[in-house]
Amino acid sequence: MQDAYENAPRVTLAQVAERAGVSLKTASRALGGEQYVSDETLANVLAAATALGYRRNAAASLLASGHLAESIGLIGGDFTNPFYSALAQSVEDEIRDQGMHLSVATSWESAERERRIVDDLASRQTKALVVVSAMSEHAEYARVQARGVPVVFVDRPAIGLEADSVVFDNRMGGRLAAQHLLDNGHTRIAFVGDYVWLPTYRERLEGMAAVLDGAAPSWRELLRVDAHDVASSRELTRELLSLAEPPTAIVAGNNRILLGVLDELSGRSQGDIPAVIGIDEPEWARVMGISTVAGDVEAVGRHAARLALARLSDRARPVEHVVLPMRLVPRRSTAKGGSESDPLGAE
Amino acid sequence: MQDAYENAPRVTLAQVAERAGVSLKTASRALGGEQYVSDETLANVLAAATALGYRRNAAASLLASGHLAESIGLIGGDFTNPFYSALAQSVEDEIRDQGMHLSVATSWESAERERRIVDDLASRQTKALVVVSAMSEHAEYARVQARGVPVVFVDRPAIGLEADSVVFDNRMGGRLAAQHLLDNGHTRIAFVGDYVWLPTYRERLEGMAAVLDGAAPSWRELLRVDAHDVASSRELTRELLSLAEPPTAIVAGNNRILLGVLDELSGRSQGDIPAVIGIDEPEWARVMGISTVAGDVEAVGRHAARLALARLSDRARPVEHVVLPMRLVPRRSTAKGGSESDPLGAE
DNA sequence: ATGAAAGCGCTAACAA
DNA sequence: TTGTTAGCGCTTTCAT
Repeated sequence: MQDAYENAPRVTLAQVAERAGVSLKTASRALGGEQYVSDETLANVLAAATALGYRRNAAASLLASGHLAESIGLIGGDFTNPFYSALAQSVEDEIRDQGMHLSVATSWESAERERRIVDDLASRQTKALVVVSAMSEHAEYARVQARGVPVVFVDRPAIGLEADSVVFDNRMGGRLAAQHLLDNGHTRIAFVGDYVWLPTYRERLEGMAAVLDGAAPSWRELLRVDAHDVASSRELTRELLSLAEPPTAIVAGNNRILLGVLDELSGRSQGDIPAVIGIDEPEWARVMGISTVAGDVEAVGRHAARLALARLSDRARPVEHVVLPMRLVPRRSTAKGGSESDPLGAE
Repeated sequence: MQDAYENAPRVTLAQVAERAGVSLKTASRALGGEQYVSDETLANVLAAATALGYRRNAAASLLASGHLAESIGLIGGDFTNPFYSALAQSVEDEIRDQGMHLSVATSWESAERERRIVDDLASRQTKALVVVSAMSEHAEYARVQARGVPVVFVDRPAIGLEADSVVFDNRMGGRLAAQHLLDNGHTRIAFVGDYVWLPTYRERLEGMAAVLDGAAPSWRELLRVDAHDVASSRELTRELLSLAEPPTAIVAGNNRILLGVLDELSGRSQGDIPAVIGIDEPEWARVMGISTVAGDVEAVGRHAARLALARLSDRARPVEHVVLPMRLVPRRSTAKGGSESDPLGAE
């Protein structure tokens, strides 16, 4: 029935108070769970509110109290990427019990969009921000902080700004991946990497360099970058495989890239398939037998939420930089034995 | 520096007005993009606002105008599930250009949690709701509608309530999956299904029944339900495979279940591996060569967002029920040839 | 094109 | 324990 949407009268506190036969403020106290309300009036007010279908107007409440909204904003690249969705879910889990909401917004890795989103969230009195930033410099976030809104940088550190952060030890990640391949006898090792401006990319690269520059110097020729989606990664992989001397192993810089690599590999015959290791641990890696190097994404979300909440209750606490380890999960895709290791089961 | 968080003076419209040398209302008009502001004053006000770092206080604005917040709420089960995250992303894409925000909340398939979330979102003046409901009955949503807040039911229809909805043709999905297996010569077909109270489960079951009750009646004995996560699905799969006469094909009711099935299968040797088809199309299905029956999740999100926005601008429009088709994507996992079809490439 | 006054619904201080 | 009085920062009339 269309008229379900006829605008209903909004019930206000005043009406609840009147019906309960108390003053506005008393009703406010009762509904706000404040002290100093007799059990009887409390019951009366609650009954009146229920009867009338009253819901507090958060806008009025915020305005009057000067508080910020009970919501925190998460800015990420693209929630279709399991890394971001896992992050979102873990942050949400952590804050909802505190009565807080999660607003998500996608920057699509654009600094401009990120800027607009931050502005927008700030105007909505968002209480804290958790951001996977697409900016290369973060001094402008100082204005947000100055307004009393904690900003926690996640996955990528804050540049030019003192702020709490939670990141992985990406150098360690690069080292682990490289060493694992070396240990399995590979010397022609390719790296299909993300946008070169990403700190995560750079650090992973450094980690690999530390291990490979001496032991498998050809890796530098086999470096391919700026893959940020499945298609571009696939393209780069194809190119690598068509080389006169193709790599015997490929490191995929993140889960999107890994998918692209595997996608390209899935069309190939057994003998040509190189070993593969991914950085990130998408849910399908285990089932597909893909070796990975990854950290605990949920822990990142948890830490980020906690840091934000902690600063909310103590703005003077020292800035905290959490660095989480990455670890190697070896699986079939890098198992010894050359062409027998078939990451995809292609027929 | 800790004192970055010293509370900064919140800049108000009044200050901007004063600095620009105009009245409060003029400043409001300029910043609000209203008519009747001379180019000169407009420029002045804008300059003053920028200089002061002014940001409109959304709470005050909403209160004064009586408008609802420019945000829509999405309630889903768990954003770690690619179905929900894809949905969230497509809704966000669709509304952000309209200047709207997405608030996400997870019900974890609990009606009680869902109820609380709806209440909470309503009190925050959320403008519209898109919900994958965990309730079996939706009459109580009438109150939300009565307040002028459109509710769009997604993936699962509204029961006992007139409301816009976007769902897949799940009967079709069930039929397609069953028929495909039949066409490939299977007669012992198992179905590992979701919670039995889910409309999607029931409809898919009906679709399968329509095809299999005559042609492969044993499927009823091979029906396993209440798998909602990877672990339970895995457990049920193990049980099916240990049967004296195990199924030669398995239909996985959704992407979590599919992952569980594959997980269990990945430990098995070639000969024992049944054909597998999943309902849903997670990103990894193509690469893994898993046949699926699925609809376009992004389209669901887009439609949902549009229906919500459409009702916002015309509350009297007739209720719309969008039913999107599902289609079969045959891949290796159901290819003919018995044990040769190895969905996992297990060694 | 601009301004003055009123008030959105609520909470904060104070008083009783 | 309860009520009264002021606003919160903005947008609305309605003037000018």
